[in-house]
Amino acid sequence: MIEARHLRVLREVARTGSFSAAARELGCTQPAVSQQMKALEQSAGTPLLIRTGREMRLTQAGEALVRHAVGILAGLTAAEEEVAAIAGLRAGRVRLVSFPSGSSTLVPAALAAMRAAHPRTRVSLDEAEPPRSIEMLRNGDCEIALAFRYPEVRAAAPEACSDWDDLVVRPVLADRLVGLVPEGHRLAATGSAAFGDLADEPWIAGCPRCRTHLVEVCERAGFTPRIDFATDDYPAVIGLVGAGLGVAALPELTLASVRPKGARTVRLEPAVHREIVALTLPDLARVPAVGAMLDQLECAAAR
Amino acid sequence: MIEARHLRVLREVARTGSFSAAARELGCTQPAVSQQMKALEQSAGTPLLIRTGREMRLTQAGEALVRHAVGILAGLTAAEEEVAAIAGLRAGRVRLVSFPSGSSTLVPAALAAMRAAHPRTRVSLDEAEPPRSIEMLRNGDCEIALAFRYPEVRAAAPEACSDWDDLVVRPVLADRLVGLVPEGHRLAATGSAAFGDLADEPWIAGCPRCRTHLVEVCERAGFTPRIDFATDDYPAVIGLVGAGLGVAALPELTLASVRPKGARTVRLEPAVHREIVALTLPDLARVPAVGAMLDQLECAAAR
DNA sequence: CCCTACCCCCAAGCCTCGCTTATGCTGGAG
DNA sequence: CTCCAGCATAAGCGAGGCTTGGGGGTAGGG
Repeated sequence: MIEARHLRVLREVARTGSFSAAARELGCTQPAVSQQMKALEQSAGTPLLIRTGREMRLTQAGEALVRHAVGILAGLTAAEEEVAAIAGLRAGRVRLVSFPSGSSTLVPAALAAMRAAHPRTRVSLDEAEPPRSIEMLRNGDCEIALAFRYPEVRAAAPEACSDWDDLVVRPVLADRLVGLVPEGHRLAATGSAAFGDLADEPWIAGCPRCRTHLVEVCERAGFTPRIDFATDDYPAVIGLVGAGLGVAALPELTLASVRPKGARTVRLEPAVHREIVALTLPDLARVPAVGAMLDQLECAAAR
Repeated sequence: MIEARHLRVLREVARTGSFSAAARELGCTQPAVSQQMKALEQSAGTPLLIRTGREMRLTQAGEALVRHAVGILAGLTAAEEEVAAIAGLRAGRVRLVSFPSGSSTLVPAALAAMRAAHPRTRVSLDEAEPPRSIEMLRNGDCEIALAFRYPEVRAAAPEACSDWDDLVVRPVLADRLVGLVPEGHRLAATGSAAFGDLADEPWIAGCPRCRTHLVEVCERAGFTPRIDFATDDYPAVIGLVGAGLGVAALPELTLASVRPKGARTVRLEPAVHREIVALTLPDLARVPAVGAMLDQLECAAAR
């Protein structure tokens, strides 16, 4: 088995025409070069160098080996450079999958910051809800899945999130829920309310997991919400509230980029949060570009 | 520094999708594979493999490395094969330089035998007299120099051959000298003669070194030859003898492929030989094709 | 539901390999 | 003729790799 290290030395010996000179170039001692060349000739099965007192010449086999060595070593350094570029964030691609409402403010800010910090990296974005995004993560279709969870639900039913325990879960943002009531509602002017204050209102719920969470929180407040409408689409929720059809509890982030028409937000007490987390595989978390993107997500959320 | 051994393992892991399977393919244990991959990731500076419980996947850096590994390993095996072909006498070129009269019978026979034994090897032939052929050998212009020497001259003046002492000298043939006398000469019928019998004849000498030898041998026999003609060209010597201009002492080999016209050969006593030797450099002697050609020369001389 | 088989990681021990230092030898230059 | 540069060799040491043995986790089958 010919070793790349031997080829590197052979090429240097051929170039300089001397073991000592090659050793100096390679930063080692002359006997090291001598031994490597002996080992290479051993594994080649034929002499590669002709030791004539004056200069070091190549045999035909030596010439053949040097000829191949050029290409092999070039390929090797190309490989090292490409890997070093990925490791040094001068290249690399991260595929990010986010839940729909996360893509609006958090992800764009993080993407912009990532581009500013590491312009040569590429980040692609897809949208998928958590069960699907986790599957994509496990299937190798993405490196980071942005998802959310509700601490209250996790405490009440730990098995619902049990499929995350072999993932790296990076908390990104605690997204506080705010109440949304129609304009003119009795609570619209107060600016603050407890969940119990809305016990008799018709509710408009979000996605299935949000709905489960809403029920859980309301039951902790002592009532079971009457849910008249449920939709995955947050703008639709806002529209329904604005039409006076009920009240809702929405994460602040969903309201960051829109101005609800015909509805007012009220502070909800006690504070309840939707926890936005970035998920990845343990091995992927150690990939520089993935780690950098996680940092950027965390950083973007801090603002 | 990425090592070829690591790339080989990585490629196998990528192909089989498992450390254990790769270990079986490579004929080692699974921890060995595991350790090599850890070392490779260490030197790469980024994870290369994603350990998902079920299967082993590549990161982007891993994919890049495998992509390069294909070419690198292909180049490596190509290099190994080419060297192995040279070592295994399935390829290789030998440049042979012979003195002019050696090319007539010995060399053609050896070349034919070499082609028969190792058809894929190539032997080229050039002609040069010993001082020049030795220089070519030292300059790297040939691998084997066929030359001759006279033991009597070597004993009398060792410094004349002192520039061969760092060469490999392979005796090929002891080429006995025969006398050549004109037809009708008083010794032509006897078939045998001592040097002293020709003390009073005019002599025709060959090349300078042959001439020196002739003088040396004749002086040992008690006389100094009267040399009327000297020429490097053996056919010319034969012609001169045939014309009755003198006698000569010629190596048998020079008469092997010609029939002297107007001259007769006589056995010379005591036996005197021109020693034909093949010269090469110590390192070159270990090159298989060179060694084989030396063997073929020796073999051809035995017939 | 348990059990088995498979696969990976980890730790320890051993061994081999490669490097360095030191020394000897040879050839060429001043 | 002496000095210097270069290669080879031997000894010693340190590192690295491979193996064995054991543990944990997961998927598939009884």
